[in-house]
Amino acid sequence: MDFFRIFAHRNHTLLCHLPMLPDSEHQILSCRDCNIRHCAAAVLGVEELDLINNSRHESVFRKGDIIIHEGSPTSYIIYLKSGLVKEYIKGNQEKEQILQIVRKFSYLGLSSLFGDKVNHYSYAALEDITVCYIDISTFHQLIKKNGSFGFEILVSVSRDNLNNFNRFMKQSQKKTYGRVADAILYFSKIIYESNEFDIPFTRQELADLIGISRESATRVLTKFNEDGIVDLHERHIRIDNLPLLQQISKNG
Amino acid sequence: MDFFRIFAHRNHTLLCHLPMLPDSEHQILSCRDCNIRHCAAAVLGVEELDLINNSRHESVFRKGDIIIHEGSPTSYIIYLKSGLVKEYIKGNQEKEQILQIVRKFSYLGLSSLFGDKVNHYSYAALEDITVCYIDISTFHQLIKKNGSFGFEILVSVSRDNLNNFNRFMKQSQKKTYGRVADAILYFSKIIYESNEFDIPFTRQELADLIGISRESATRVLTKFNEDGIVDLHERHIRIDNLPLLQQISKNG
DNA sequence: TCTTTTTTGTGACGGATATCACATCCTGCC
DNA sequence: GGCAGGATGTGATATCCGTCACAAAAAAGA
Repeated sequence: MDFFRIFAHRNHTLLCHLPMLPDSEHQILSCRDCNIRHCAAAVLGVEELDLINNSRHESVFRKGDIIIHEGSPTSYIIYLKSGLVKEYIKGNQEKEQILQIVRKFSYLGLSSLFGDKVNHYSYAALEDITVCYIDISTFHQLIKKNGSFGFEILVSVSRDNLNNFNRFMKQSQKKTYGRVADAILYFSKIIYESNEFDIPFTRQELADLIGISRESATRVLTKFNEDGIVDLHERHIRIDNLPLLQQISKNG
Repeated sequence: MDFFRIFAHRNHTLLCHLPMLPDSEHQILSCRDCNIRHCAAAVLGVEELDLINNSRHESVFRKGDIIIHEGSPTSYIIYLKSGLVKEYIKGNQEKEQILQIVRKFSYLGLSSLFGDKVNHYSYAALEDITVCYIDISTFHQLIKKNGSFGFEILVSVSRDNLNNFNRFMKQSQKKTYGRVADAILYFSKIIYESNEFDIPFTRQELADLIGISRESATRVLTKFNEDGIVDLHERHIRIDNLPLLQQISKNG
């Protein structure tokens, strides 16, 4: 399954952070005490964590809110503490292209950060989320000061890019059925790690993720439902025939 | 021109390195004396350069040679001292997908380097080239030891990724005419920085770069030639109507 | 120089899919 | 509750473009 030759993201393992606190309103007092840090932060000392702490502030977004707008200057790095976010671009009035869904415990905009001083992608909340703003100069400073931290960020950026690029490339040589299969498997394997979930997207957004038209997406989903490959009601989906779905994904 | 919102690559400016020596056979004695270093190397001290020097060796490839094969373990970083290289993948026996053309003064395989221990892309020489092998552990060591070097590498990787991803994305929402126009402009603006050049590709490779069939590529090129947009003979091409070509690129 | 292989151009054809059009359904909102 | 706007499903249609087939040209060997 070439499509899912995904590299484990260390920040998505339990080795890297403790489980979420039950109280999501919980405002931590200091980065020192934060137990949902990014895995790269493991190499930071207490003074360095304090440095981040002094330049950060927390914030909350509601479902549908735009967190970063493409073209805006990058003055902050945003760390996603909880919730799902979509990363996307739209070239002037053209159709929207969704790059990926970002899960909690990731930085937003890292890939744009070192290119120039502008955000190249937009980010919107798919559900209510909490984030941490970190001053960009502090971030730069840390990377230059602590080589190991830079190395970890480099690993993170590289994997992210490789995964996205890989997905995109595979996609581009597939037809609609294969693409829709990919999308379902993407949600199942990468995002929710479950056979049954609610798609956090409209049909249009789903189509934008895999680069097909809304109508085609609908048609293929209906077909998958009729054929018993998935059980689909509105946005709720359950995979009933995983092997077949994987084969469709593979064969295009 | 969204397609060409490319970030200047510092290692491609004269500020960053001196012009090539006239004698391309010239074997330098030490990294210290190398005047075609990657721009990131500017932040390295003499001991650090010596560290690289002790683990490196130079080599030459002939046109058509494969430099790195996808799937091979990454034990070296390869620095391209002169010549052009194509970066590509082919999923088993499927059609080849060319990611980009790499110019001299770039590292090969950087983006794969931090993901895992395998090369994800293949590299083949488009002309006779010279390279420098650098031991990967030395490279890792340097990044961790010298934060500024890591930062520069991070910048380099980020820009490269952003450019490729951007190009790829724009492409995916264009039709054949727009794609061929993109390819011509890519060679003209990015690779050769000239209105007139020899395409270092077969028609098939050109098609693989922009994700269309060979026949379509041929047909579009012929059409461009007939319409006086370009002057084309075999692999030699001269752009005669740049504005129109840009418009075709933009409108898809 | 001759042979073999690779590269290139061109026509005909069919299929996949985007687009248009419209009917339902759902959701928030006054 | 009723209305407006968005989201969804479905059919009909047009078209872009990949595939096949073959000839010609160029390149590579021998």
